[in-house]
Amino acid sequence: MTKGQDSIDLHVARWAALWEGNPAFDGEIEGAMTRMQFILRAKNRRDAAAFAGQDFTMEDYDTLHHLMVQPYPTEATPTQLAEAVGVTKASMTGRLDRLERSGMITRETDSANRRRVLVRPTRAGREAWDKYVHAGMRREQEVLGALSAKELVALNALLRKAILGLE
Amino acid sequence: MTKGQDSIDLHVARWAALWEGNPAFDGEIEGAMTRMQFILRAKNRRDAAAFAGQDFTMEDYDTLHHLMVQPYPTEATPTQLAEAVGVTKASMTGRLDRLERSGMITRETDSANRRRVLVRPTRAGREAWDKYVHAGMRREQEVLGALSAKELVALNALLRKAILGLE
DNA sequence: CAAGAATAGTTCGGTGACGAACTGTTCGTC
DNA sequence: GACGAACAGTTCGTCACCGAACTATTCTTG
Repeated sequence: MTKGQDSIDLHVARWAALWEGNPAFDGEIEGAMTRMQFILRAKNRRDAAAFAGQDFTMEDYDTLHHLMVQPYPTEATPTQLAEAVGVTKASMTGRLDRLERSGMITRETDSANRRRVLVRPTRAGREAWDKYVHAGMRREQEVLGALSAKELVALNALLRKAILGLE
Repeated sequence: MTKGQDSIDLHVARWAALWEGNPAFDGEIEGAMTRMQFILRAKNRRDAAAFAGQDFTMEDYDTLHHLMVQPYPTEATPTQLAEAVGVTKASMTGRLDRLERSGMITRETDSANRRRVLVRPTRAGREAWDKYVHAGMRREQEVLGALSAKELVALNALLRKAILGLE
C-alpha cells in the first residue's frame, strides 16, 4: 500500500472515479463511514476469536457487560438492557433465557410494578464478567492503538459533535 | 443533556466510576468505540427504515452496491463480494440466490477457471442500484451532517491512522 | 503425469435476531 | 371505580447468518 494511504482510500478513489463531477458524492463522508465500519469490524473479529469454541458466548458477555454498567449496577429490566445493547426486547428475552439457564443472572418480578422484571447478576455472573472484561478492554485498546492520547481526545471531540447533531 | 455532553459521556463517566484508579480503563478508547457504534447504528436504522416493507431489501442493495463499486465494476466473484461486504461465502451464496431470482444479477462460471463464478449486474440491477444510491448517500451525509468539511478531513485523518496501525 | 493439496462455490443444520401477536399489569379519565 | 389505552415481557414464525462438510476444479510436486 502506498505510504500514508489505507485500503479505504483506494475504495473511495475507485468510487469517486465513478462519480466524477457529481457533487452529490462526498468522499470524506464515505471514507469516514467506511473507516468506522472497518475499525468496528476489526474489533468484532477479535472478540469473536476470543470467545470461539466456548460455551460462554460473545452475546452472553455483551449482555452481562451492559448489566454491570447500568446506572444502577447489578439491576436492570429487560427493556433497558435491550436498548443499551441494541437488540429488540424479543431478542433480549432469548439472551436472558440463556444467561439464566447457565446461572449467570436471576430474574425477579418487581413487586412495586408487577409488569417489570428485575435482572441481576449472580456471583457466577460477576465472576464471568470480571474474567473477560480486562481482555475485552485490551482488544479495544489494540484496534485504536495507533492513536496517541491527544489524538483520541480529538477523535472523541469530532465524534461527539456528530452525535450531538443526532440527539 | 448538559451542554456539550452527549449520551456517551454519561455512559463513560458511569463506567469510569466503577474503575476509579484503575489504569487499565481508558475512557477515551471506550468513548471512541461506543461513539462509532452509535453513529453506525443511527445510519443502519435509517437504512432499515428506507427499505422497510419492500421486496428489495437492505441486503440486496448492500450486495449490489459492492458489486457496482468493485475494482472491475460490473464483475466480481462471490468470494470477493463476501469479503467486501463482510459476510461469509455461505451467506453470499444466499444473497446472490435472491438477487439472481429477482433478475438483478447473472451468475456465469468463468471459462478460464471453471471453479470461479462471475457475478454481473443486469440492466435491472443497475437501475435498482441507481434508484437507491443517492438516497443512501444522503442518509450517510445526514448522520455526519454536524461536521464541517474541515472536520471531516480531520476525522478521516485520525481514522486512517488507526487503520494503518491495523493493516 | 499422477496423486495429493489447495481453491471456489454450494449445501446443510443450527442459532440468534426480528416484527407481530399475545398475556398480564398499571395508568388515565370520565 | 370501571374501561380503554399504554406498557412490560414473552411467544411464535420467519429469515439471514455462520461453520463445517461436500463437490468440483486447478495447482503442485515428486
